Amino acid sequence: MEALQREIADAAVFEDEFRFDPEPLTNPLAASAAAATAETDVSADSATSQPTVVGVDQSFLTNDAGDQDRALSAVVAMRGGEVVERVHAVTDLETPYIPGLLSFREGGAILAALESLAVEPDLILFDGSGRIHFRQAGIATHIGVVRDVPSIGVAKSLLCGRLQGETDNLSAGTRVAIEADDSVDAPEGTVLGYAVQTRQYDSPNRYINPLYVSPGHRVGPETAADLVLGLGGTYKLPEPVRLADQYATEAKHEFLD
DNA sequence: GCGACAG
DNA sequence: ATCTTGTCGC
Repeated sequence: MEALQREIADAAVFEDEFRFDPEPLTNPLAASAAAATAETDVSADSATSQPTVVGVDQSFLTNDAGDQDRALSAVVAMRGGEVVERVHAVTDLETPYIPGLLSFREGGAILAALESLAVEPDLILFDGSGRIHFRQAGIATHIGVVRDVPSIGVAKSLLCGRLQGETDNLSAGTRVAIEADDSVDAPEGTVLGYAVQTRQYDSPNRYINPLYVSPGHRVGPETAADLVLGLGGTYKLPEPVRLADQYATEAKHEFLD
């Protein structure tokens, strides 16, 4: 498995190499301008239209014995701020959770769900790391390379790497670089991603933890951070991922029949 | 042996 | 990931 991850990492592109225009997603003004255009100009073609951004998240189902035996992957596709499609898939679990090998546990369900998706993703956001991984092949990188689709890893906690500064009480919109340390299969100092503060309390006493954003495939670290900030809504997680998260728990309960 | 560890 | 009430603060 580790050998496969090294191959995945070798095939991965940790720099911008996507076709869509990131402006409408990164710049609020461009976004509203594009939205206005979309409403009034029915002839907007694919070159002008918003990219399809997909959020992916998993939940788990338990058997009669109470053990987690199946993974449910929820996929939510959005365009211009609107949900255009939602699909989910359930597959049997074969691997236990082992830090660094998450893609082998959840990858099957994710790929199954993505295959049933009708729209073509321009960008996929995953709940988990991308390049911030011992062998630079977190789940976002793994799936991104397998599907050869631009992808970004959005994790709620740090797997490895060294923060280049304090992340306590960062202001919303700011970031702190995360560099490779000796636990990572990359030259020391390589920028693996960023701790990104998408939301923050207006005033003191308590603070919100940042998200750990890293390139999955065909997206550079700075752009990955920019996109996560641009795709943010009212919550801490970028909207596509938050909705996938919500759908994962929702579909899980519907499964009780 | 010790420490660290996405979801 | 998952199990869950109350509770602190704006």
